[in-house]
Formats: sequence, C-alpha cells, structure tokens
Amino acid sequence: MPDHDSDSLLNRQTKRRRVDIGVKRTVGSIASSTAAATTATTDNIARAKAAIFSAMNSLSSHSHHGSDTDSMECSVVQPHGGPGVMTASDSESKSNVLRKLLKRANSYEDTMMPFPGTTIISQLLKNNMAKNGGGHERGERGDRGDRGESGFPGSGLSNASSDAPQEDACSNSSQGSTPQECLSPFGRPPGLATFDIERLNDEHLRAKRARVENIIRGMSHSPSVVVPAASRHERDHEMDGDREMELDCPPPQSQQQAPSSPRGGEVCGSSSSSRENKRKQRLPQQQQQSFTQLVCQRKEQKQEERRQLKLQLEDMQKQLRQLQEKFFQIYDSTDDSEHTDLHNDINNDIGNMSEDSPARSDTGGDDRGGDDLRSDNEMSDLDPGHFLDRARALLQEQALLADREKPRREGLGRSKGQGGPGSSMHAEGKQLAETLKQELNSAMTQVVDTVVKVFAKPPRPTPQQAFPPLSIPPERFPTAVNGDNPNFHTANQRLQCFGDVIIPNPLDSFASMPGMPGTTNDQTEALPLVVRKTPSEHHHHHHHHQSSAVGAHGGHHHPALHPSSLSASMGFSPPSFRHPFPLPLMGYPFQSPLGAPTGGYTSKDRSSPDSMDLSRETTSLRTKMSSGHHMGHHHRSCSPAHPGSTAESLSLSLIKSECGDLQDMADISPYSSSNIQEGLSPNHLKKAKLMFFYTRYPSSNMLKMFFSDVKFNRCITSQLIKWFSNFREFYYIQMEKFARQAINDGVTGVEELSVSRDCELFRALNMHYNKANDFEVPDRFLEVAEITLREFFNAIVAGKDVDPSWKKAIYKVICKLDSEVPEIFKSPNCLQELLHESYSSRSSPLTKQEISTVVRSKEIPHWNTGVSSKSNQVPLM
DNA sequence: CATAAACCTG
DNA sequence: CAGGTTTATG
Repeated sequence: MPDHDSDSLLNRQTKRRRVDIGVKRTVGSIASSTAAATTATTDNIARAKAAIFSAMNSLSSHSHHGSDTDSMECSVVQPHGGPGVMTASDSESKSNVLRKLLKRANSYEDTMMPFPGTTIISQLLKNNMAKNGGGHERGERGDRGDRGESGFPGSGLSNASSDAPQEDACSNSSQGSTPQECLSPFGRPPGLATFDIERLNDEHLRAKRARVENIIRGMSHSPSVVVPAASRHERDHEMDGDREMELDCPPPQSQQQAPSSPRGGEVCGSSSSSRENKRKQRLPQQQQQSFTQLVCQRKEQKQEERRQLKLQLEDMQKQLRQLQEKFFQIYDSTDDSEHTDLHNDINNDIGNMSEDSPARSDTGGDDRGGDDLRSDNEMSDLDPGHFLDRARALLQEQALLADREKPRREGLGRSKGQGGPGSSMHAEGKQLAETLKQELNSAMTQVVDTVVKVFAKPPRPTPQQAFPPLSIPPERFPTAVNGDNPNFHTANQRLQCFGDVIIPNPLDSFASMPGMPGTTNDQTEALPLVVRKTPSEHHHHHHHHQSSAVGAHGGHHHPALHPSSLSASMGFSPPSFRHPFPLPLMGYPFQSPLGAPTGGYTSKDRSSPDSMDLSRETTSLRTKMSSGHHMGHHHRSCSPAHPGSTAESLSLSLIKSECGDLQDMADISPYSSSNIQEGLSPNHLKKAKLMFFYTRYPSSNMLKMFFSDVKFNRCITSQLIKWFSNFREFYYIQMEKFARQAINDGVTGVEELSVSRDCELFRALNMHYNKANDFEVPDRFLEVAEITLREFFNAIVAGKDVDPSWKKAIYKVICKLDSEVPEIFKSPNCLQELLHESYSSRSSPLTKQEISTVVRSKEIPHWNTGVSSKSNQVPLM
C-alpha cells in the first residue's frame, strides 16, 4: 500500500497548498499598524514610548527624537550640554554655588533656630505643595523662559532647575561681582576658614546638592497626575497612528461574529473599516485602566513619600541640633570664662544672621535676588548646602566671638600691647574654627550622603522612564554579580545619580535577585513572549514530561519560588525602593536595597514566571519579535525587555511598587492575575493548550479576554495566534495520520472510527496539549476530534487529498466546532484552579457547559481559496 | 504594503 | 514550538 501514514508524504501532498481557512483573518486587526507600519514600526514605537515616558517623568527629557541612544541619555542634571549648562568658569560657579547655598542656609536658619522642629519640614512641604499645586515651575520662574531651557518645553522641571540657578548666579556674579564677594555671604572677612571648607567641599556639595534638588523636585513633581494624561495623549497619538483602524469597531463580542460571516469579509462590508473599529478600542482601554490605576497609586505613593520625607527631615534636624550642641560643648570647653555670654551671643548672632540674610539677599544684589526667588521656589529643598551653611554660620559665630574675646581679655587682664595674647587667641580661634569646620563638614557630609543615598535608592519611576531600561540581560550577569559587594552598587548608583538623574542601576535589579543562578529563579529577564520549551522536554520521554511539566511549569516552580525570591529580595525590594526613608539616617541601609532601585525591573521580571531559564536555553531562544525589539536597542547591553513593553512594564511595576506593600508584592505572583505582564509565560502556553481543547480557532478578542493578565500588543497577539496555529497544525497532522492509518488498517466506514479517551489518537493529542494530563479534557473535544478524523477519513477515501487544498474543507468544518471556553480560563489563575480541580476529580460545571454542543454560528470568513464546492458534505454533523 | 494563515523546516 | 516562506486577501 502507498505510504498513507507517511508524514513526509502527507506534507508533500499538501505541499504549498494554502488552505486558508480564513477564520482568523480578524486577528490581524489587533495590531495591524498599517498607518505607522512603514519601516520602523518597532523603532518608532520604541521611540514613542520612550518619549511618552519621559513625558511622564515630567522630567526634562531632551526630546527623544534623537537616536535611541541619545534618548537614553536624557538626564536632569547633565553637567554638560544640557540646557542649563554651566557656562561660567569653574571657580565662578563654585563660588556662586556656595553663595547660593549659604543664602539658602540663612533662610533656613531663620526659621529653624526659633522653631527647630518645624521649619524645614514645613518649608519643604510647603514648597512641595506649591510645586504640586502650581505645578508649573516654569511659570514661577517665568523670567527664565528666555533662557536656553525654553527651548525644551517638555522639561517642566528640567535641567535648568539645578544647574541653571547656578549658572545664573555665576554669570551674573562673574559680570557684576567678584568671586570673593560671593564667598562672603555673611559679610565676614574672607580670610576666615570658610573658604577652605568651601574649596574642599564645593564640588562635592554641588553634586550632592544637585542630586538632592533633583530628587526633591522629582518627588514633588512625581508624574502622577499630570503626566499620565500627557503620556496618554502621546499614546493615543501613537495609537491613532498605529491602529487608528481599530476604533469604530464593534465591541469585542461582535468580533466573533465578524469572522462568522461566511465569506469572510463580506459581512464586514467595508472590511477595512470594521477592522479598524475593532482595532482601536482595545489597547486604549487597557492602557487607560492601567493609567488610572497608576494615578491612584501614585497619589498614595506621593503621600507616603511625603511622610517619609518628613521623617527624614526630622532626623536631619535632630542631627543638626546635635551638631549645634556639640559646637556649644566644644566652645564651652574651650572657653569657660565667657560661658553665658557666649551662648547668648551665639544665639543672638545666629538669629541676627538669619534675619539678616533676607535683607542681604535683597540688597545683595540683583544677581542674587533673582536666584533667591528661584531657589526658594524651585529648590525648596532639602539642600545639602544647608548643612554646610549651618556649619559655616556656627563657625562664623565662633570667629566673631573670638574677636570679641580678644578685646575683652585685653582690657581685663592685660595692659600690655595686644601682641602675643591677641594673636594667640586669634590663632586659637582659628584652630577651633578649623576643627569645628572639619567636624561639621564630616557630619554634614554624612548626613547629606545618607540623604542622597536614601533618595537615590528608590529609583523613581521617572528616571527609569526617562532612561529606558537597558538592563543588562541576565546572561551577562555572571555569578559574580550576585556575590558582588553592595558597595559596588552603591557607589555605582551614586555615580550615576551624580551624573544625571538618578539612574537605576541595571545591575542592581539582577543583583537583587536571589543568587543561585541555576536554581529556581524567575526569569531575570522579561521574556517578551514566551519561554521556549526546554530541549530536554523535547527530547525526553513522555514520562519525564509529565512530571517535569507539572513541576517545572506548574505548581512546583513558583510556589517555591515566590516565597523565596520574595523574601530574599523583600528586604530591599520594590517597596523599599519606594520607601527607603525609614532607613536610619546614618546607617548603611543602602546596601541591601540594591535590588530596590530596579525594583521595578525586579518585580516585572519576577512577573514573568517560572523557568529559571538561564539554565535552560530558553533565554537564548527568543521569538522573532522580541529579538527584533532588542535589536532596536541593543546599543547598550541589550535590554532584557523590548522597549515598548519595558516602558509599560515599568509603569506597571511602578504601580506595583507604589502599592508598595510587601504583601502586595507578595501577592503578585508571576502567574497570578493582578499582575499584568508583558510577556507570555510557559504557563500561558500551557493554558493556551488547554484552551485548544475548546477552541481551535480562537479569535483575537477571545485571546485577549482569556489572557487578560497579559498586556496585549501585536507581538503577543501574534504569538498567541501562532501558538494556536501550531496547535492546529499538530492536530490536523495527527488527524490525517490516523485517518490514513485507519484506511491502511482496512477501516471502511467512518462508523468504525471513534475517538475515545484511550485511543491512540487521543493520547497523542492529549500528550501534546495536556502533557501533565492534569486537565480533564472536555468530551466535546473528543467529539470534535472524532469529527475531524472522520472528515479526514472521508476525504482521503474519496481521494480528495489529491487536491492540494483538500484540507481546506475540513478546516472549514472544524472551525465551526469550537465550543465556548469555560469562564474559568479567563482567570489568570485558572491553571492552578483547573489543576486542582482535576486532581480532586471535579464535578465540573464547566464541562457541562462545554459539552453542550453549541456549534456556534461562527462562520468561516473567507474561504477564498479555490476548493469551492467539492467538500460541502459535512457528514458527521 | 501589510497581515495572517498555511505550509515547511529545524 | 519558532522561524522562515508562500499564498491569499484587503
């Protein structure tokens, strides 16, 4: 007999015959980006997304229209090149910076001394409020509009804020006043020690100050409310461009009907329009949802942040007070004689100074006046300079006191010339000043460092968005990374922070991952699509599959995984990343939080499920789509996730982290619902397979509904469709094979053919779609399978298989046999539930539904291809 | 020109 | 199951 059972023969026979069942044409609607299509769909999208997120940041993103690489660089405080470039010479700028710092310190001191507990905080809060409310710094400092920054509309908070003020001061001062003048804000003799201090620290301070300012500003401007809107606009635009065709479409429900129109596009009439309709409504909805969510979360987050900030400030105040006390102590010990007076003097002087400061800045000149306004408004801030200023003030006090002391002593004890004693006193004072300076400086530095670190730790979403992912793919993280010392991260981060905005250190995200590379880690990488099956699974025997399937994909993996990974990373993890503040001021809390900065990533990554796929080769196996995306951004250590998804995932992760509770995070299990991930997981694949038992030709809408925990985009949709396509392929191949086998075996009538649960055909199918056999295959599937088999049988017997497209008729029949997928499949957790159910011999209400033979009116869209009437015989139905 | 499905191949 | 190719459709 001819080799009926030969697959190769089969293939040859049907070779290149396109049996276009057309059922799924609709799927295309999802993302057919005809509009945006053109060349760089991916690139454009990526760029658009980058832009969106930068907008969300409301941070100054230099327009992202540049190359991707460029867009990556956007940072708030770019030392160079930014709008707020430092134009003045270094020295000038330094002095100006210092001046500013001092000024600000004065203003703080004003309030602070009298009411130690309240001022900074209140001021800060006030400022934040003002910013949030007014929200438009630009307006406040409108005069600056003429300056360079104006060219960057997108940068509400922009670079200007930190650098520009300095620049202003610098330029002004350089023109109008000398650096020296700048250096003596207190009006004290320049010769005093302060200069040294300044020299020592100004650089440091500048950086710190910039950072802190940025942080604070960013906080106050957290993208929350305003941004989403903007970003949404952007998105909408993108949407319009990309899938404007989707809008008018009927609700998803109708989608199913669409394909149903027998001759495909006919019902749709203007097929294009109908398609367009469908397209538009979907993604927008989802995104909108996520955005509203985002907004809410952000608000909460903000409040939380505020609270934390407050605490932080209080701590800092305490420290300052301590410093003050220390100063007094030192002073006292140094000079007992003037005890009471000194205290009084100090207090008075400080008070005076602070009171003076405003006046000074007012008179101080035009160059400073403007700055002050600005600084007050926009850098409300918790400025590191403040501490320095304080220290300076104290020092000055001391100097003054010393000076007074001199005459007094002279008058009292010495009738002689002022020579020896006077100078000695002066020297002593100087020394004391030096000591104090140093001490204060170190203390201040610590404080500032701490603060900065604390702030740096939480990679606010903004920076992340502004600075697209670029995470280094897990592959690139050798074990060393896991073991790496925290300091590295910290330092690294700090560097980054100083450099520009706070840029989450990609390393951190992965570093945060519980080590043990080879173990049950989640994918460190957000696989955009699916993790491929492991080779082992491929080549091993089925027995193995069953166990491994369940174990690896199913329950075993994540259950174990989550607790561990979460707990492991929880300490620092996302929440902490958002709420680092509780950390002790002077402690070293920052090492652990390493993962924190990239908490977003972490969470996101974690969201993609099981499979510590590093060990497997899954990671290397990517879908075309994903790889394509990567390509677009490979410029820097390829990003683990493709840009678009990454961006979105970031916001998502943001939401998650903003929810901020450990519990929340814990609840977000990779497979679980609440977590919308941008990639398809092996579990999704499994789910799809199970769904295949119900539907062989799911519509894209259906897929969306049933994979609600996946953020749909073109790739995802295509991927899912492809899956089902593959499923069908296998299914039909099996059918044909068994049909031919039956024929070869001498079966003469279809009546002899049946598909039962223990027949070979079913076993083969079950093995494919339900390897673990932990799912009870609906009876309906058996029926369909039987029908299919008979169709094939009949067709072959009838010799139809000579027709290249003979299968088409069969497809046509089968595609109508889809049954409703149980609702439970809509649950992201359906896998667990289903499996559990099956274990406990469920009395599935579901199956009943399914079983009800509801041959849907789902029509066969375009059966365009030839085979017209040949097989109209749908015998078995 | 793009999409999607079928078809092939690995 | 993914990648690539072909075919059909809009």
